[in-house]
Amino acid sequence: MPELPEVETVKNGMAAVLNGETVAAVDLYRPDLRVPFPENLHDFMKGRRITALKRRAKYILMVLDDRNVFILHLGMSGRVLLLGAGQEYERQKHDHLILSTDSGVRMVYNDARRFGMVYFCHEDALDAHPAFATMGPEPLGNHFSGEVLYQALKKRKTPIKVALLDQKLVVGVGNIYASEALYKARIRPTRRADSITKRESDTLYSAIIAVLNAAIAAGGSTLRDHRQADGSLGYFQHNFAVYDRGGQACPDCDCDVTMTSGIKKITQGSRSTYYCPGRQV
DNA sequence: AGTGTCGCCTGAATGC
DNA sequence: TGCATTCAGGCGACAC
Repeated sequence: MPELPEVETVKNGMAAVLNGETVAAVDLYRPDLRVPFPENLHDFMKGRRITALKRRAKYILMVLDDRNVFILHLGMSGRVLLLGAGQEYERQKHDHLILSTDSGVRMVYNDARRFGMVYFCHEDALDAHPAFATMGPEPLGNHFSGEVLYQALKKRKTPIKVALLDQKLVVGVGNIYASEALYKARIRPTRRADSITKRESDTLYSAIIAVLNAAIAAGGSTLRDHRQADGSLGYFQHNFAVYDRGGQACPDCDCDVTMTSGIKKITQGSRSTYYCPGRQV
């Protein structure tokens, strides 16, 4: 479900409430999500102070004062609910993990499809962890650029849209923002990755940065709204240009939809892709 | 090594 | 109303 901007938003919401808190308990309500929960999670975490919340790719990292890290991936349907001290709460269906702190704050992890993952490892071992070892660069970090993208795409024969979803190439971009970035860069998603020119790579790089940053900004405002509501940090509504808008007019076209059929939906690598045939070549 | 397919799991939306 | 089918934003295992 969530891509980089949603994960960033959830992480920021968790940081605002959990930073500096001391873990009182970690309660599990089933043995596993997609993979088994780490063994003795409660014993490892109880009494430890939370010193930082970070994000790497689509993973949330909760760093403890002994430098062990509670690692959470939201999968497709993962949601985080934050409850203030003394707040009434009845456990809901698909609530699988509840972390509570000494001051009475609780973090509820709910995941209907259980595609999420929880890992636990020392900060020094993070880079070697199987989930992180083969990861590509952060799109918003210093190790990603038009040139880096260009060099990576040169070696790929898959459609550019499929290549963007590969976390070895660049992390954090999922099915929605791949379509959105290609639309913004005016590149047709069916183009072979190795046909993308340096110039197009530069444009696509800028488009990726722009759509991710815009979504993070939208998530930030959603976060403030949610804080006042029920503390639920999950997906947020964002205005997409093409995603899930098959048959509609794209925002930058003035063409007649009855003639052009509007935004087109196709399937690539068994995932849905949306694009505007008029603007993306 | 790069590429394509499958499956994990539940719920919402759709079709009959 | 009930039942079957399809689809969903991620990721890793697997075969070629």
